[in-house]
Amino acid sequence: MKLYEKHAPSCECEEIHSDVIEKRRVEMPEEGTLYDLSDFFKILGDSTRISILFAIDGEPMCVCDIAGLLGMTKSAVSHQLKILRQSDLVTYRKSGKNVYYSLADDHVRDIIEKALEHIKE
Amino acid sequence: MKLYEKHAPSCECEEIHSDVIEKRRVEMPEEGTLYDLSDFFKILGDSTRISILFAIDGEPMCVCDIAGLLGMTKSAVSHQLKILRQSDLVTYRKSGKNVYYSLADDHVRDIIEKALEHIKE
DNA sequence: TAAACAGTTGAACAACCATTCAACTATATA
DNA sequence: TATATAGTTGAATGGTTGTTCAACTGTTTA
Repeated sequence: MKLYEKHAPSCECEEIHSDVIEKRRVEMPEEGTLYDLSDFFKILGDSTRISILFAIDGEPMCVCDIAGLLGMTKSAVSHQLKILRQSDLVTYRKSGKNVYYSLADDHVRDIIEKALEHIKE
Repeated sequence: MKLYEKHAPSCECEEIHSDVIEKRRVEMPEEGTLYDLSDFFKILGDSTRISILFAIDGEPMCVCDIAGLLGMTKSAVSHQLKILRQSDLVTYRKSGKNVYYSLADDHVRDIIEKALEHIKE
């Protein structure tokens, strides 16, 4: 999908306020940024992944315990942990047979906290 | 999907650290909150919807102009606007044949701003 | 060495979702 | 009144994605 191209090819209608469109086009973030942004929110847009992030917040947890806490299989949890790893939202530390996961940084915590405030109105 | 039930029925493995699990279970947000949270992020997890939010940020825009700016059909934009409306992320004002959409409040702007900081590292 | 267990992974399947298309409503104008 | 245009909507479709299942790796212990 192409975003806000110069000559809007697939828009079947007339542009009513061309001046407004041009002004907004200049002020919009670049296309790649918009994709990065929506990809980031896509990661958080899953209840399993959100639950995992809350689970390991404050205390590192191994996969088995996360699975036990959430009532899910190790496999399902591991698949989601892989996505969280690839997005740099979590880090892990191996210890014997176990792998302990924790939050990568405080940035994500802030965003989730702000979102929590938003939905509680 | 049931989240973190008391006796973790579908976890096929042994809980290694029962004390940690119990502690986290108490501190976790309630199930409904986790769903609300992921549903909220799901809305933002689409590049079309994020683009629309940036488009109408600062200046209300009608559907036709948004479609022109994003290079999409009115129909596609209208479908996404409906979702944003139902989530109370946007408001609208009718004026003749046009419908002008704008951001519902500043809360969402803050969250997107924080996410922008996060991905720009 | 062999058995047991924690964790990962790829394929398959089902559910979900964004866009397209066509038909529709409503408003403005000739 | 008739026409043109802005916007909405429901159904259909194609792509995406989360979970399951089975097989696998690696570490510990008997």
